[in-house]
Amino acid sequence: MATGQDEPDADLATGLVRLARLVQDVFTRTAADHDLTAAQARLLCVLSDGPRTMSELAGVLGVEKAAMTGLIDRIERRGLVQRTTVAGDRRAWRVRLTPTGQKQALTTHEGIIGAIGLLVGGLSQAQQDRLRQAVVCITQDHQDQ
Amino acid sequence: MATGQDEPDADLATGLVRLARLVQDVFTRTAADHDLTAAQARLLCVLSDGPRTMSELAGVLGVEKAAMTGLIDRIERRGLVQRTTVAGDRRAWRVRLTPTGQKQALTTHEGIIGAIGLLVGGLSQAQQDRLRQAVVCITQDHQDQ
DNA sequence: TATTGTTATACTCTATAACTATA
DNA sequence: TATAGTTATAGAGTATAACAATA
Repeated sequence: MATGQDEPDADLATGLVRLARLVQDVFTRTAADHDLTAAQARLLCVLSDGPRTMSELAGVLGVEKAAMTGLIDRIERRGLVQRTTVAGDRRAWRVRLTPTGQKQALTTHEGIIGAIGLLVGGLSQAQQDRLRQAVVCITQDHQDQ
Repeated sequence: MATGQDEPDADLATGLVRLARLVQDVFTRTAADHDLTAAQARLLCVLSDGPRTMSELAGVLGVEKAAMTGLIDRIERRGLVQRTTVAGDRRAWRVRLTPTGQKQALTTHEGIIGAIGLLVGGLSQAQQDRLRQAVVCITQDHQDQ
């Protein structure tokens, strides 16, 4: 009761926390259906837009460089990405999807988008449009943080 | 581009994934400001509504019993919750917030709701109302899964 | 027999600090 | 000196499997 969790029309902030968990759970479960952790699915999604260096990935994903090393080590061991050299900087690595990784990224992405889409299937088209607009407003106003 | 991440008016499912991450990041960061992990903040929030047995907590939080043992061990060591016996069933434990834990739960909850509230501050009141309605529809249609 | 909870084990994810190699 | 990345270490969170105590 201190959290207002019982009221069906709880405040917006509480609703957003619940929605975020619901979406995150669907994301994680669908990724698992494709033999990926949530962190791995996010990584493959970023790499779908093109190769990135370790530092770039750490920046985009919001984790430390050292955490990236482990993340890439594990997913590279499975053959989904590979480290390639960077011309002109022998310290750096460029990480790219392998052909297998590209297929995996695509099917996992489709699975996740499809599963999330089911969540909003009960809303009318007009409601979905308004929701989309609101979501765009919020995420654009607070890019990354 | 395969993910449509560049379009400002990306599809609703993609927007929801982004929103969920934004909300989750704010949740995690605010919990950390209060010296709690996200899992611990969630736990305290559930316990704000009253004591629960280990099995109940595992069910509500969607984790295995064995994971609950560790989660409760760590937070009990910090004095925020305590295990008490259950009259009539000597196998079971009832977990409750300590007075310290109650204060911690309250201030953390206020901090999180406040921080999430800032995310929607840019929307008009009418937009917020419509968003709240949509969020309630989605989360009620898919309680827990 | 079924249920409640713990222990043992293993893995992923993450952080911090110290380090190497290169710029 | 500064940057890119790795290694070492530690801890949280999670799962599975085996187990003890009790119902």
